[in-house]
Amino acid sequence: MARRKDHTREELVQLAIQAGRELVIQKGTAALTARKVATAMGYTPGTLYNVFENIDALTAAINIESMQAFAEELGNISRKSARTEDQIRRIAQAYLDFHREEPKLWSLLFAVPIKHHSNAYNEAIHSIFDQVTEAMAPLSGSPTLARQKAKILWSTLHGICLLQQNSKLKVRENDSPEELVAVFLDQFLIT
Amino acid sequence: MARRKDHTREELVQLAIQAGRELVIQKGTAALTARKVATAMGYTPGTLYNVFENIDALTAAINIESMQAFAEELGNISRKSARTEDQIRRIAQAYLDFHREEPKLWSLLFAVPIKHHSNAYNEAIHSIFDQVTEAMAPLSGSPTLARQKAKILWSTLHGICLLQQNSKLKVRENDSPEELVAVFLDQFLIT
DNA sequence: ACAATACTTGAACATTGTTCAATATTTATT
DNA sequence: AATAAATATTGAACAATGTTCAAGTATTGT
Repeated sequence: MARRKDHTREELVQLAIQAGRELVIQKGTAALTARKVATAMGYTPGTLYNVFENIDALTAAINIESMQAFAEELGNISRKSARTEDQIRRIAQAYLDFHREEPKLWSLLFAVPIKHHSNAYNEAIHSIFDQVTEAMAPLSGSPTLARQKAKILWSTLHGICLLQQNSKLKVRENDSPEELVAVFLDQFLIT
Repeated sequence: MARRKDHTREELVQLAIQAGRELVIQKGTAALTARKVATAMGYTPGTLYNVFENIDALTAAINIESMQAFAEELGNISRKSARTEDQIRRIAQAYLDFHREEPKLWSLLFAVPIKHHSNAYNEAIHSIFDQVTEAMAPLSGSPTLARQKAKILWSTLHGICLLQQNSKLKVRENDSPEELVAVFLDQFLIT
């Protein structure tokens, strides 16, 4: 066996990402194993390791695509709405939507601690984060404060979704993420 | 080999929890394996499985102890400080302290999605959460709002620590959890 | 002393990430 | 066209994981 050249290297990369993504969506993050991905691609584990250094690198690649898609959605928001408060609320809603629609992909995005940020990874993060910071600017006295408030917003959204997913918000009563975010934003958006 | 009776069942439980806890503290959550725990206990994997149904059950047991310890700290806070704002700030600080002092135990606490909440697990959560809710009450118009704001506070603290730990707050500038929490609370504590 | 009971072991199974010598195919050279 | 070089692919192999359980051993009851 060798060099079937059915696919170029770049095609193999895409094939692996797509196969991995589908596995995660349908069977959860635990199903993202080298053999399962390789089988879904129509190859063997060796080939997968010829294309990605390890499973974490494949995870990162899938996550980068998720982030790029989300960054694009954020772009649409800033083009749609002029009012600052509107923008922030829409950003928050977009986050909640992503979490609700693709909970498994969302998990993959945050479950794995990234050791060596690749350039592509950093770029993807920044393309999201800069938009949130920009939206935050009119409500903040300084660029520093805008950046910090963007991080706070992000952390809160993240924390709410994570605790929700782990059934850790079903304390006393079950409050939905949407409700909690609404309560949070009502105070957070005061200038 | 059999029935050495060096330890009672309850002693074995404590032995496993202590061994597991030390492993996590010193080598991280990935070191919490059946064989490593068993070896550290001076037993074999089979014995560990005779005491805990599976590794997740041991994880839950370790986490329950962490939560109990934290709940106790919260108890001290409410006995110390009368002013509402003070109390919330101390609660937040206690959370940050726990995260800074025992980051690996903290990770274990949130890394694992709990499937079947045991009674003990729920009690531990409530003993923490009820105290936060109580502290939140004077700043909230209703019990419902107090509960929701407690969840928001909790989520934000959690999100900030998690993103910090995953190096996902080093965007543009590195903002410390303490700074971010301070900025958050300044607005969150307004009545 | 013997039987019953309970505890402990360690080998075994499936599955994981990962490596790499061997092999098969394509491309370059003669 | 034949041969050599380069490269892609495989699949077996390794160590480590969670988990199970028949077998064996120590304690307890009779």
